[in-house]
Amino acid sequence: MTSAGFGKPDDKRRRTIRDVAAHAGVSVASVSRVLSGKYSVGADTRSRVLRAVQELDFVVNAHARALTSEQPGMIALVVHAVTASFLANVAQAVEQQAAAEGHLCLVCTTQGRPDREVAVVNLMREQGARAVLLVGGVVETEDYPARMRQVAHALDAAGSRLVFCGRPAPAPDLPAAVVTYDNEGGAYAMTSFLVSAGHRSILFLGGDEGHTTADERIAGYRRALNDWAIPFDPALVQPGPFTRTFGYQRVKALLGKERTFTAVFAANDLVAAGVLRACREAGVAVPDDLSVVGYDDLPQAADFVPSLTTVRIPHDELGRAAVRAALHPEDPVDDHVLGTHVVVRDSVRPPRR
Amino acid sequence: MTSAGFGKPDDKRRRTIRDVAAHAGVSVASVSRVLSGKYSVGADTRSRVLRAVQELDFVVNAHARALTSEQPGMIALVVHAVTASFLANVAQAVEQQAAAEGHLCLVCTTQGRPDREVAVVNLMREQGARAVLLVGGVVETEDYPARMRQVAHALDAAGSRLVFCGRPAPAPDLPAAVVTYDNEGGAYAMTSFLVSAGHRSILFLGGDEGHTTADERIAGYRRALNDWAIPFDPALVQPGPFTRTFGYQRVKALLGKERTFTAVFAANDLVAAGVLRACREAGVAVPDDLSVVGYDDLPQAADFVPSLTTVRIPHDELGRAAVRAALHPEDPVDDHVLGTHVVVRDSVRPPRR
DNA sequence: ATGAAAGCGCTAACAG
DNA sequence: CTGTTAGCGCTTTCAT
Repeated sequence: MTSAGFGKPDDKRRRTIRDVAAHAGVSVASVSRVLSGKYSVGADTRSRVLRAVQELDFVVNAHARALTSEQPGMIALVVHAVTASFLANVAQAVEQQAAAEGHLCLVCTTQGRPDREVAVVNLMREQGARAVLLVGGVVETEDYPARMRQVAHALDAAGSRLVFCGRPAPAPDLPAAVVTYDNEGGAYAMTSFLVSAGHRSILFLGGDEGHTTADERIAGYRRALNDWAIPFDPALVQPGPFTRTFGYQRVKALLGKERTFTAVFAANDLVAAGVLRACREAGVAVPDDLSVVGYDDLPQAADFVPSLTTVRIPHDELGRAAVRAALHPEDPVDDHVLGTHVVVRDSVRPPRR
Repeated sequence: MTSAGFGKPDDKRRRTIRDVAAHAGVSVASVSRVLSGKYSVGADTRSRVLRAVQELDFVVNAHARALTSEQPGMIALVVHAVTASFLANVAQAVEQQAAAEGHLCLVCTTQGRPDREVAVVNLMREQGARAVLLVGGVVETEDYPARMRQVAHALDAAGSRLVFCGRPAPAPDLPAAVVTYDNEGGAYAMTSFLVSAGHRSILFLGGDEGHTTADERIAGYRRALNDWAIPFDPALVQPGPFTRTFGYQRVKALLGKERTFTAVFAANDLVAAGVLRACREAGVAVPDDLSVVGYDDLPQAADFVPSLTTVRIPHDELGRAAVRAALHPEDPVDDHVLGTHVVVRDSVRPPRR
């Protein structure tokens, strides 16, 4: 390997504002003023400082700066995993909006371990993060609300903003903002869509039990059923991980027996991908023999075979809105729960009679 | 207690180590010692400090700490976009490894704008990042090597490590580490695989011109052709963006005319997805009428129809190795260029004769 | 317009 | 083992 260049005879000590001042023949105060740009400085002094900065290739020490002045601070993004397409999309939007507003973006992953979430939040307190965004649904364990209450107050006491993004507030009156999208409404719309296509027996598949996102989607599904006067069959809701594997295995098993449902509402597109594959292997034609829909509208959903009818979530808007809510708490907002809508493709057809 | 005059319950000022010391009735040094854990402290003192920390819900100021002691520092990850599946996977691995070694992970995106790359690196210098990882290929513009040389030296002077990850070093003897995977070898193996299946006319599709990754893959393709004594036809290499859309549109156009090739080697799986869709729409059966392969082995590649034969890149190993190279420069490493291999699925068949 | 100097919150000698 | 104190690099009064 090329460790060759590392041992430069150069003094590794970072240059300080003092070095610059000496080099330019001015005081440290002047250098600071030039660098911050918000004070009037003589033209001569300014140019000498600038030249010295150039020649010494100086950059300020962000830590020292943070210690004295009110700093921009970073935006911390806490997600389950960056590899989850939905989260990556939100992260992308957050990152862009944060950059646009002059903030750095720290991404932390929890791997779904709840304890990591509070550990990460404490880390952010240490860093003096300007805001912490908790993105994506969670499994609401018993102690979750209490833990969040504590976290919210700790952050608030440190002058940081907490934002729940794509996740409901665990309790009312928390010092935190909430920016979500209409999970329940999207599921309602999708279920209605299936019903109007003639389906009466719809399997809802996937979504961890107690997971906020899953719960909301199931709630929408049930409300639609209710509104259409279709009796709810508990056996038709089969919770499970939000994974391709779960969708595949569960449907594979179900396809073995006598099948009662004519459509599958997968909890998300990943689950739907598994369902489609299971159908293909079992020789069940989609949508002719079985209709399948998903939720999220991942980029690849359009490429599924058949292309997937699913619910679109406005990732970009979500990410941007979350950053704005974090940075401009006082701003009036049009809507804190963003709309979702059904994207119709080729995976639904009226059931065979 | 502190701030007698300002006893407001909602005093937003962050608590300091001094508050803790006062509350515990010990000196600030003792508090610092207990917190850092690396000094011997009396049991009584320790417990009093710990209790005070609890009661005050205190967390240290990471900036102040960074100013005095040799700190862990963060690992900065610079990528084109987090939404690119390959980059997200590497980011995931980096994040995990960094966390395991006690480092925070900052993710910055460049949106492919080269100027953003150097801006971001300067930001990292200000933050005193422990390491900066430049992940993924780039289009090597004319001034790219010079810019990287400057960046590398600036980072080196600040005591940070620069790591090129999944990208070759722009010049030799740079104070930076390189951790890559065998792009050329993977393409060679894949091309050989197609040739042994009987293909003699293979279209290489996609990959921006001048992009390091694309160049390496094309090099492997050409070397294989050469080794099999198959004349190289320049018309059979069609560069373009690494996108689904490009694969789709280009193949759509090509399928209109008389077709000479019997197989398509897509520059990556995204391009392959576009190719498959174009084929489906044009009624060209894959793999019966045309073989299609990709590169990357995205999670969804197994779900393509037909499932895609592609080249697997060891994302996880790549991310972990990059972090290790950054954090332990002196460690001996088995290999700085990780192996790739062909994953055989259902999208290749001997050409019709 | 510029310089001197007092901290920001913390750690690390250095005494005791 | 514990307390005192001198900075880390920078910003910001306060003088000049």
